[in-house]
Amino acid sequence: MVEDVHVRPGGRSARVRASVHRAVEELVGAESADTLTIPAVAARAGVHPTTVYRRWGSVSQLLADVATSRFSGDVVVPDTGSLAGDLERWMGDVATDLADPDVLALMRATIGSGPEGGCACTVDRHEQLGAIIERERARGGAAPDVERAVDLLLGPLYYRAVFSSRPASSQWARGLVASLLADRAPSL
Amino acid sequence: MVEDVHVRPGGRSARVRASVHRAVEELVGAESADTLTIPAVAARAGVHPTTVYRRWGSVSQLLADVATSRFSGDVVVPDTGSLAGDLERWMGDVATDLADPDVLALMRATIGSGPEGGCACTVDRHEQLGAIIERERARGGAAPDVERAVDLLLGPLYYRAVFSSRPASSQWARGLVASLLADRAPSL
DNA sequence: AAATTATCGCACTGATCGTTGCGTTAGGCT
DNA sequence: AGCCTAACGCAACGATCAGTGCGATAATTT
Repeated sequence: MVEDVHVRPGGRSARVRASVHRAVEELVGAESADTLTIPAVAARAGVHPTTVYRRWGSVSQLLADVATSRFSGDVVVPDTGSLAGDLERWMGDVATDLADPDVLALMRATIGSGPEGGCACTVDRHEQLGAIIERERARGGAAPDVERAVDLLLGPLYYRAVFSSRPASSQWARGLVASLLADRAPSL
Repeated sequence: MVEDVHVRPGGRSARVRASVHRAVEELVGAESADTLTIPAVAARAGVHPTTVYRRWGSVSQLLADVATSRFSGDVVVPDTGSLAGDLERWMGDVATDLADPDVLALMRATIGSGPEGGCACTVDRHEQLGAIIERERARGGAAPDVERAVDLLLGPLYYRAVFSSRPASSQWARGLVASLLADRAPSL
């Protein structure tokens, strides 16, 4: 237990972190996966490699940190008045995000960095989806369970993003909502 | 055009390729992604690093080759007499394959190696699914189109494999077939 | 069986990675 | 404003990666 150690996350530390994160996002989008190294990130961020080694330890840990930061944030879920409207709006936004080549590059690099890589990319999306479904329930409406919604909405969307060479359109993504809402198969 | 160059894929070349592929599969399953390097693979395979550099060039290209080889093969699709039966059997097999930690590790490494990494992992599954659907059509039955089947069957399955820390059960995977066959939403 | 030459291994070299000790800078507390 | 010390940078070093020229092995053809 190191509760008497006082970290200093302000000022220079915060600037270092921001520039390192930006450097990672720029490098994964611009170059081959093989070239993402700590010295390359440090050079691009304008900091010393030792600083990056000491702070993050390895490319895997750095990518997990960047992905967690990039793929999360304040939950801004739409409120159109209906579950279908909310989900369609949200799916369109997620699809637009996943159509960005730089976002996809960061995601691939993070997945490749280890077993927890994929989770780091989607944890926030699960929370957002849960919030949408919770709101519909609060409105008194019937809503599928979150797990089923993740499977039938995020499943096909992220599959196309990672496993195919053609990104999904927002229109196609919104169309998945109809499948989910029509889904009557037992959820195992 | 190098049509007068005669490659020699037999004997020692074939043995080198097999041992390098096996080394890659063993290493991605046992160690961190950062440690998959050409010298490490060569040492494990019992060949010289130069051989691997000259044959495959980079870790990315090596992974693509290994994944394409590992995730493809003769299409053995089940024939239970009904589309539901065929799909349930096939989905159970795919889920069992994806529950293997070593398979998942190879898949993550291949995804992380570049934009075509994901495709290398699933191209054969698409062909198998197409064959199942084509057979149902040949039987005179109605079948969903392949794209929709990929979205609603492989989408959730591969999503869980890559983006969650809990692997899908064969039973759950088979349950997706009911969703697909009940799907009446317009396919965009 | 012999010839041709693709493929592999060895030795070597330059480049890069990854870590450590220690001094400098500056965040946060009093 | 001053103090304490976390965080950063620098220099150095050992380890490893990545690539090349050339000889050895062996796949394939004749």
